[in-house]
Amino acid sequence: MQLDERKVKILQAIIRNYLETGEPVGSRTISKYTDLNLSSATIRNEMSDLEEMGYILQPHTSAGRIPSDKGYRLYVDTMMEERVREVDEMRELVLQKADKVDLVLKQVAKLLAANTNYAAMISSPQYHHNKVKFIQLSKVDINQIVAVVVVEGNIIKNKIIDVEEEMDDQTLLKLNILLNTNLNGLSLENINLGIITMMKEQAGIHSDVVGSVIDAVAEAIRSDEDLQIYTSGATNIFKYPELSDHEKASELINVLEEKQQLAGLVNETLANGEQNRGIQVYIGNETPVQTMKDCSVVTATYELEEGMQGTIGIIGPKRMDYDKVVSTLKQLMEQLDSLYKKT
Amino acid sequence: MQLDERKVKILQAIIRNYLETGEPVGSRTISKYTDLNLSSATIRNEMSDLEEMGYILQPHTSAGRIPSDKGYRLYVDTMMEERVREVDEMRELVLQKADKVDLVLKQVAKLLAANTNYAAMISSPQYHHNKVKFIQLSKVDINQIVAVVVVEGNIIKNKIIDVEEEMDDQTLLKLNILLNTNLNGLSLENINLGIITMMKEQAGIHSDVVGSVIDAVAEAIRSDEDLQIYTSGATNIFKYPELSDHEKASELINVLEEKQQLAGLVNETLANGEQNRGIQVYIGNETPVQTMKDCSVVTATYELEEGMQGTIGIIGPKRMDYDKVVSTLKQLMEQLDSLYKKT
DNA sequence: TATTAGCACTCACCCTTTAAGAGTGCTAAT
DNA sequence: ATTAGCACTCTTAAAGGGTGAGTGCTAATA
Repeated sequence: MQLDERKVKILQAIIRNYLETGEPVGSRTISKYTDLNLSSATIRNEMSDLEEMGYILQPHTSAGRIPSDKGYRLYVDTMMEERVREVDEMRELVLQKADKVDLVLKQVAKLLAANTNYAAMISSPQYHHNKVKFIQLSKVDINQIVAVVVVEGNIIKNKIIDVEEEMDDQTLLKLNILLNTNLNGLSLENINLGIITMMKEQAGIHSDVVGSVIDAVAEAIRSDEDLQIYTSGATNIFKYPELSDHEKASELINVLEEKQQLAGLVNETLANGEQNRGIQVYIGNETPVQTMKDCSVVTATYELEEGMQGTIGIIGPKRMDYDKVVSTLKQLMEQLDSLYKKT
Repeated sequence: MQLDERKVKILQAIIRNYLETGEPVGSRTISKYTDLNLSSATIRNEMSDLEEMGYILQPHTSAGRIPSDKGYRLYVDTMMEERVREVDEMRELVLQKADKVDLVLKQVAKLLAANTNYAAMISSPQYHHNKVKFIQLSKVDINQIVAVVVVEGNIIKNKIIDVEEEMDDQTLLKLNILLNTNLNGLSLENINLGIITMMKEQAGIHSDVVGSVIDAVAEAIRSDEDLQIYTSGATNIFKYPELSDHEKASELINVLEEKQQLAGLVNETLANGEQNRGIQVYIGNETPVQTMKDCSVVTATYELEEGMQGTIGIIGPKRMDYDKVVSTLKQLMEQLDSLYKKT
């Protein structure tokens, strides 16, 4: 079956309507809502097709239709309309204070939550593109060695590695050379499985040590020890009945409170942001955080200084006002940019 | 009417039962639950008395009774039984990591929440007993002066004060002397209303300036700019039906997320803790944070080093298991003490 | 051939009724 | 002073019934 123009129009109308009301939308509504001048019966036929194609679905027989994840995806990819409007309030608020970064971040989160009526999160900026500068393995004990990893920005990471058998100095030297020659100058994205396996092969029986070191490197580069995440407006989810039964609300709020899982979202976003510059939309099951499979998550990467990136996220129901959220985020990014890059 | 021993026993039985079940408890239950060997009819009479005295109340005619705030208060003050038990798990976990304070605090919060099934909060330790070392007023403009307050620990606080009329140097000097002679060496608790009014009198027409300076002093001593508050287990409140309707749950979780209001709780606790060393129980309306008027809050003051105090709080329903919470908190305090004071 | 009117049917939702159960207060008996 | 007994109240859950929104299908229409 073909998705002709009329079907698109109808689908769009259905989604628009559903975004507003949150109620399944019926054929009669569409018949009136659009300028297609078609009877409800015709619409019904078209809707039946759209359902077959997987863009919409019926919560139960004899209810209206609601968009499916696929439907939302199509909408977000092709039918969204940029909206520019009352972001003035934001301008004021964001510009307010700039002396302490964390205060600004808190404000941004609060602002976003209040502005969008969804939950908002923001991660503190992290050095991300950092490259490995130096690696040093040293023996501290018969069966323990310490790996010291220094990355650009002089972040230092130590990791104790247990080894089964004692390692003589020469082997250690060899490993040191191996590690430094192969990893120096590389950033997290550049250390791929190819390099890793190659190194492990060269290390022979000490391949597990290499593995541990690489873990340490990853940690050092990510340095998410002092990854701060601020949230705001978690309780906004109560505004959407489809999320506010105890079970779901509880899970969601928990994720937002404990922050643990949000770190995953941050990393995912930063990793993806690499290619896919800017704003990303995760609908339902697309989300990297499984707890949010009934939600949509819109994330954006911001950058305070070169290589100093953080993530902003909006968490809301699938019937989120994508247009608004996306344009709000874009505006906000500009704000942040002008706030820090100009100076 | 008199609260004789039998009434106390019955009240205790009612409360105990209600703490467990959360359901209004009827006369027949008590008749069986206690070893008083009284018929339900007798209990009914006694309950009627207890209600008249305000210790219990009926949600509606022909329902059982539930404890009133007054009833809980009596219970907490006189009938609680210390409980010592499986806090072993805690010992392990708390001792785990000690290199970064904030990690420990996060863990403590998490642990408490998981252990008690209530929401937990913990504030980062603050210098609190600090005394004023020095105060200096200087004119910066025709109608602006700046107050510089230095307190022990060399925390410095500035505050701009607007004045209606220009102040000549001599007046300023007088005020400086007045402030320094009266406030130096005093800590927050020692600056009482008596001193304040006395000073304001002496300052004459400039009493409002004195007031502003005292505000600045209070801020400096509290220094809650970098007051961190960690929460955990906010979603535990969903376990208690009396708190988990949307409205209440939303408000509560919001307070826990935004932290703002919790700072008030911290300050209150620290201030009270002065006299009332140790653990405090706020039942219902007794709470310093109005949003929690349907909850009970149990707080404790902990001290890492001399004068370095923080607050731990447990937020739960009024029918909280006070015995458990109090003894858990006590145990925890010991843990924290031994963790940091021994070294 | 595409569109539409018409109609029977489904299902969630709301309202009312009904019955059961828990608990009380009062009175009279012990 | 205590208790048995009973009428009464009030909540809660279940059951029934009506309503309305919406569908799918069929037959008529442009």
